Amino acid sequence: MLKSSRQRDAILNSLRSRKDHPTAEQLFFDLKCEYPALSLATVYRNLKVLEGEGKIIKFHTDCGDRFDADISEHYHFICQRCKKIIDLKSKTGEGLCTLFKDFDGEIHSCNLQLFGICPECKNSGE
Amino acid sequence: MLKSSRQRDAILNSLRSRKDHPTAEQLFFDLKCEYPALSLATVYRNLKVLEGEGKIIKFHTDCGDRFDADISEHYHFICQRCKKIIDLKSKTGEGLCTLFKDFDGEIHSCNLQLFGICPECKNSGE
DNA sequence: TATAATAATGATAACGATTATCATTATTGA
DNA sequence: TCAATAATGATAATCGTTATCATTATTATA
Repeated sequence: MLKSSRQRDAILNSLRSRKDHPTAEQLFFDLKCEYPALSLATVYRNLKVLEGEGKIIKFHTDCGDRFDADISEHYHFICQRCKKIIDLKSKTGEGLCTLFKDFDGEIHSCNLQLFGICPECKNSGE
Repeated sequence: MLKSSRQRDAILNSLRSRKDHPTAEQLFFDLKCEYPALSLATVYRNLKVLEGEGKIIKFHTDCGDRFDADISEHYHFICQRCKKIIDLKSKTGEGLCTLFKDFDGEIHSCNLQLFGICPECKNSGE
């Protein structure tokens, strides 16, 4: 049974207020200001709980695990130069899962990452 | 400058001969039989070199980093029950990158993972 | 309320995957 | 043949994440 917790609420709210896709540690340092007693373990624990509840999404990158409070189907462009992550949606509106109708298993969710050079890096530098 | 190495060749050949998507450690144990002196560090090092050369692909999962010698665009279904990874190709033949033509950056590659229950697990058990 | 049950916390130790270090060996080009 | 240097094996170090555990907070019940 799940009890309410001030820390868990704060973690979810912080994640919802951000446009980036922070690591657990980044969230931790952000929340440290408002909750000086907060422990990094509490952040990891609650991110796992929130993921289990389906309120947030986790995905793996070269720079550790990232968390996202946007649970609608969208995709992540990761700039190979500056490591920035940009949200993308497909124009078709159709979910990607529908591309694999002939697959004989059940597809519940997907995670698409696109790699390349972001607009900023493309223009600045070279 | 890159010098030839018996170990690197063996690692690439082993990966090419496999249909699964092994971790570095799994490759290491496989190769240990033929190369008893092989070091795990050598496996990690060469996997990185091979990835840099574009000869193999690496992707992150909940069960560690996986390696794949198939560098054609394809996608990975990961069974949430048995953790098996199944290769999928989209029916359209079009690469996924083309879905984001309007994006103002450069997209070089992509990594799509699909999660759910594989055919075997779906039928057996329940 | 007061209280009992138990989920959540903070601190920190432990863990596992990956990377760095370094002396030695293998490959290459002159 | 030899000098330059890339690659190796062994192992220490690192880093992200998880487990442990005594304490605190939340909830349900009397």
